[in-house]
Amino acid sequence: MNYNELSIPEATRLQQELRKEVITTPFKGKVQYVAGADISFNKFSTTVYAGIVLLHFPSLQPVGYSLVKKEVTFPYVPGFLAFREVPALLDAWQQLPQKPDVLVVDGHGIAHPRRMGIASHFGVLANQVTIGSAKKKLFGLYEEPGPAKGNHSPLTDKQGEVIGTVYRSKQNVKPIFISPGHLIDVAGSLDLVSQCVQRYRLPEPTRLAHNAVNQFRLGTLPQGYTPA
DNA sequence: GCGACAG
DNA sequence: ATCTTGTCGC
Repeated sequence: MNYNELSIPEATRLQQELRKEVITTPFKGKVQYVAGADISFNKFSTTVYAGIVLLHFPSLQPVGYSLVKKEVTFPYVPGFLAFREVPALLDAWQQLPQKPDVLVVDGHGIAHPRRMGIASHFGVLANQVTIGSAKKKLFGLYEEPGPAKGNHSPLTDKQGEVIGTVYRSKQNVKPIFISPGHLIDVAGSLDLVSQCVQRYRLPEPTRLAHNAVNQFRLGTLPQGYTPA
């Protein structure tokens, strides 16, 4: 199905169907590889540059980059980010020679009005363990976490159900929002992402993915899969 | 009607 | 998201 032709009401219907498929149970298993996914584009352009960076875990050393270019006309509408970015990310995913145990997506998972943020949407379509890591809140209520690195507080919906974690990844920086995408729970998502934070506010997977797609857009990295 | 609003 | 210089604080 072509997302570019969908109306917002139709996209909402699809999210309501897909949310039935989301699973948030504890992730059991060893993590040997993690990956980060992100998109870059020039303002006012319909060309998007998608990328997935594969990293060894827990060393967090990059193993390779999958980069693809795609045309997208679906607009950015808060709550519907997946319809703009998932198609290109699936192309990059298909091109990845080796899949990670867990994929960290730049955006939210179930911390979404219909529990279907981009990380959950991608996870269901690719049948892959995913976690959403966002820089700003989209949905939910929370108390500001303490100022020290590692301080965190629950992100809940209006019924008090926990849908994610607001996490202070570094001292004196704005917190990040971590939520399960698919096949993992809130606690497991926080545990994995916190182990992916090194020197910067953002976890290495999405930070490196962001750098890669930017370099790709600017012509510094070639399209395709490139071993690190 | 008003405020909120991932990338 | 992207553009973009200087500036404040650890």
